[in-house]
Amino acid sequence: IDEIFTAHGVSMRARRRQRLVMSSKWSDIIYVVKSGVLVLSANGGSGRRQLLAILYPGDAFSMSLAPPLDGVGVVAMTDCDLIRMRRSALEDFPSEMQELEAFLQQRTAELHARSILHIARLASLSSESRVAAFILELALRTGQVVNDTATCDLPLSRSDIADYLSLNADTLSRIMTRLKSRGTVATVGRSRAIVKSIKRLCKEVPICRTTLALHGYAELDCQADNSHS
Amino acid sequence: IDEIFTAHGVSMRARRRQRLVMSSKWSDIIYVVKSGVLVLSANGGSGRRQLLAILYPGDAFSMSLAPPLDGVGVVAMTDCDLIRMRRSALEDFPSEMQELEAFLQQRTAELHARSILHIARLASLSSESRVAAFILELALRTGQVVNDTATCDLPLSRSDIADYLSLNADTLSRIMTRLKSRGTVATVGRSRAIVKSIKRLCKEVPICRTTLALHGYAELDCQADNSHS
DNA sequence: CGGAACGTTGACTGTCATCAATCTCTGTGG
DNA sequence: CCACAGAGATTGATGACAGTCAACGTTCCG
Repeated sequence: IDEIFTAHGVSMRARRRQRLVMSSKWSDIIYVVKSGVLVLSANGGSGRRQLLAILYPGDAFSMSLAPPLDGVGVVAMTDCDLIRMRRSALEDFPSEMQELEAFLQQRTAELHARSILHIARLASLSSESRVAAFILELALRTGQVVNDTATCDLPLSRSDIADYLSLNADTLSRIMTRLKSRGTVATVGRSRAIVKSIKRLCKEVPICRTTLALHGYAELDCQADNSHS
Repeated sequence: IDEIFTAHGVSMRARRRQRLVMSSKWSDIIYVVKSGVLVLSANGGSGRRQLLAILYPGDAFSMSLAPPLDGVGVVAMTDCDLIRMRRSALEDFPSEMQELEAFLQQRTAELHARSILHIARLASLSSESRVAAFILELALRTGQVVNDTATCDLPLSRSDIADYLSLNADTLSRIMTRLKSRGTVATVGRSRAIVKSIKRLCKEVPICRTTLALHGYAELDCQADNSHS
């Protein structure tokens, strides 16, 4: 599949905070993330910005995956390497087209599962657990995991994280302080987080087993999964 | 595409409250909704049930679309007609397989857009707007629309709706009372709703334009779209 | 060194969840 | 057809939690 993208697609870079032009008219265009972190962003009902989904390396997306909200678009949170490709570029290559369809179907299904998980987190977790779940996900996805500890960059600013978790930036700050004082996580500067103990962090997140499974750590046992009180 | 499903799939009925057996082991199996309403349900972190997505006629889903949450499954909210099919049944029919892949890709993308919209609603709308948005969606999808009014069944009980909108059933009841006293909606018995004026209802929902677009009323003008305060 | 963006903290306010009591449907059996 | 039981829905009183506003600290840039 990589060959298809190198043969028919175009490599491109996006700088931090750059917005990829994505109108629904361009739903033919597919992006594949090679490196970096991006977010799907839109203006919520209250005029406030909302971050709706996070895109990691390996993800593929097109505009047909996003609803026609006001101001929807994908924004790079770090410098990113991407591949851009028109679906219609494969019109004359049926076998490649089939392979692409199967690939997209699988990637879209994974994005959908992650969105559903995010709904479950927003709906059923306390603010504190939401923050813990976010850090856990980010550490597993983008961090260096060493035994039971992990270190990762925080590509999102505090208010970005707040907009993603449906919190107030002030409240988020308070929660971070609590997590830090409890020794579960630590921070270095503004944009780097250290997870002292992944297991301890998991104890803060009721549905951690699902997060682990969706981010490549299905085998990791989160022991006291407090899913049933 | 209908021919493919009739040729290779099996028709089945599901009764109200019936749970479709859906373990992640069966991710090969695809369901297509012909009539009725179903929900994707799981146990949230607090042991409380969460309704994560609503499935309408025309939707197609498989277990790979849902994260491995505790107790995930699809539950029929009304009597339903479905088609069940194994993806691998088309292994020896490449052209049908390609058509199926394209169909699934398109359906999955739509489900994803709806899930993202739901995230935006949960995150950025007040409880009252969430309820209004839910009724609007249901009325447009499943109701009879006559001019500016609509009538529809409420296939979900009050606590189901509350679990979907991340509200308390008590709070939901209060909100319904407020909407009724304002004359925006009325109810007949417990499970039937009448929307007096779709335009008036839209005024309660900041992101109504997106809801309209995703549920087949893109042309309907919701005038005072209060997206920017 | 200075300015600006970002982050933290405190006091106050509003909203929503909780609990408990009451009411109203709906289906069942007499 | 009516009475009854039980689930489901409504309503009120109360408290916890998170949002808002304002002030102050920090970090990062030139």
